Amino acid sequence: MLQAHPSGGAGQPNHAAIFAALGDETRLALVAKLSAGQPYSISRLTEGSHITRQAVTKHLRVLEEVGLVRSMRAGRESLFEFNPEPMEEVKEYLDLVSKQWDNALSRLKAFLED
Amino acid sequence: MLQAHPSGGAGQPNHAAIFAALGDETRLALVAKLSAGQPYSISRLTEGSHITRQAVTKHLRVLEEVGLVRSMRAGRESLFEFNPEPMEEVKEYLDLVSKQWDNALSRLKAFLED
DNA sequence: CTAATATGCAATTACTAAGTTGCGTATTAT
DNA sequence: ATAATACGCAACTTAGTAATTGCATATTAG
Repeated sequence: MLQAHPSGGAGQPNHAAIFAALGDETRLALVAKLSAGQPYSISRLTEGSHITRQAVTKHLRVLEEVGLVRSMRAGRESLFEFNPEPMEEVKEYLDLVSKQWDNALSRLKAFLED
Repeated sequence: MLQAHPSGGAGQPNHAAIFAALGDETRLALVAKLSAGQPYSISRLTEGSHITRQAVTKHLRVLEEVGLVRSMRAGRESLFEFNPEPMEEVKEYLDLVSKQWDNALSRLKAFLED
């Protein structure tokens, strides 16, 4: 059977945690904005949002914990940039699940044609 | 900018909701089991689990709400089967994000080489 | 028919997450 | 130096989620 990764320290892919981080409209919007390439400060990311800076900050920390974004201090502001690795990680996982499903269908088809 | 889908009724892909449904170890395990092809009853899915049947039922309902599984009643048992469409949906979305990121890097590279 | 199996519904508990507010501190601009 | 900007920390409220328990109902097996 397809087995979920045991969850682990940094670098080890915790698929569920990554999905959970993406499972929020606000965070999904942040990822979309940051994946455009440019790093943004927290204030910048809060602009045009209906929620407070603190709320945005919390969401960014969630994204950072699973590695979807990285942050660096630049003077008085803290810049966030997108990091693609966790996303590739879950894409591979979803491909595995899809592949398992396709194989199952193929076997069923072969069985029925026999 | 990459814009999240406005969230909508059935069929309309609510990416965040699908990610949220996948963002739980238990549900991820259920999806993995069901993607092997065979439909399972709730009791069957509860077997070998540390949580109760009711808990499993609730997780299945969450998965069903975003369309990742479908259920049908068969006599006294209710069978759940995997449905790949929402998964394909989010895979496409992740590809879009990845592509946006890659394009951004390409532009940066081109700019630096100029 | 009766017992065992499989499920559904409802109430409850404990925990987590989203969001806010207030306040303090560091950094930059005038 | 002072004011404005950008941020971090902590307490708190509210709402949602995971999971349990108890009980009722439908279905199948003996």
